Amino acid sequence: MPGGADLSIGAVAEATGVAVSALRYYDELGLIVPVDRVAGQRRFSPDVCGTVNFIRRAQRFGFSLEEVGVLLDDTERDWVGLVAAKLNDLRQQRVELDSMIHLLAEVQTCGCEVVASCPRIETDLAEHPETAC
Amino acid sequence: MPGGADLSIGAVAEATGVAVSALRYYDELGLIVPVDRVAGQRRFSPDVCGTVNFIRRAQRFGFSLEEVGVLLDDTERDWVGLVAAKLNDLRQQRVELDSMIHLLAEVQTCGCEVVASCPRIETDLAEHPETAC
DNA sequence: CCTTGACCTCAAGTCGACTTGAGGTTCTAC
DNA sequence: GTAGAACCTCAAGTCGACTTGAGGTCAAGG
Repeated sequence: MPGGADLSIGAVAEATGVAVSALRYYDELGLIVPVDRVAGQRRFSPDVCGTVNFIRRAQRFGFSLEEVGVLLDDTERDWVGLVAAKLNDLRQQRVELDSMIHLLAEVQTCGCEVVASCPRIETDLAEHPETAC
Repeated sequence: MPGGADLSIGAVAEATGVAVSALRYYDELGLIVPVDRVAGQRRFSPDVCGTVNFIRRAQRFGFSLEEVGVLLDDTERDWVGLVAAKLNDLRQQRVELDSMIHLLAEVQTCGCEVVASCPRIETDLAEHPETAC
């Protein structure tokens, strides 16, 4: 057990690419926890970098910081449900995203002057009747 | 030319499922334009439903309302560039989304007690060295 | 005539995730 | 011993996309 290799908040910021102010904010939310304070200054275990990276990833997954809190809480038994729900979300998002990419790719080459009146978009709308007027 | 079939803001709201307050906000931004005012009240062409639906779609594409404004501006020659840029974004997003779905699906079945220490996530991190500590 | 409901404007509030600023302490190097 | 960097707290500001609230107008129905 090394003992003396703890990181200042600045070191964590540099290692992870996350701003110091953001790290303090995560601390405030309890997402990361300093192992110690030296003259008032936070000292983090190097492990915290993993946690920070996890937070960033999870955000990109579409989790809010509050949800990340649940994921990180080892007394929380229901993270599996949260993951399952989020997975459904993501799959749904993917379907939408695909259709949008498809649509935009067509729009790009359709030669219309004004996007809003592009027949490809009309067509697409027609395929999604829930959005019809 | 029918002439008298214009819609009140409430009718547009009902037809599109978008809140009245949001429609007024779109008007304020110039994204939708009433064809008339009757005793101060907005009257919209039924076409506006198409525009509103387009706005919602574009938002789901990841366009901001400001960008939507560019898309809807028929004097704007550069919407093709905007679409191309956004298309790149979306494709990048899709790659990320896919890897996240993959990862979450594994996490879901890995049996770990605490997500943050799940080896699958560590593995995934290892594949993205830019995030290493 | 009077109420009800849909509409109006304008200002201010909300939410999440931070950032910025003021004012102060502490560590490091010379 | 002193300058400058890095840290601290706490309050307030920012951004986008709306929503909410106060206070008021207007047409239709009983």
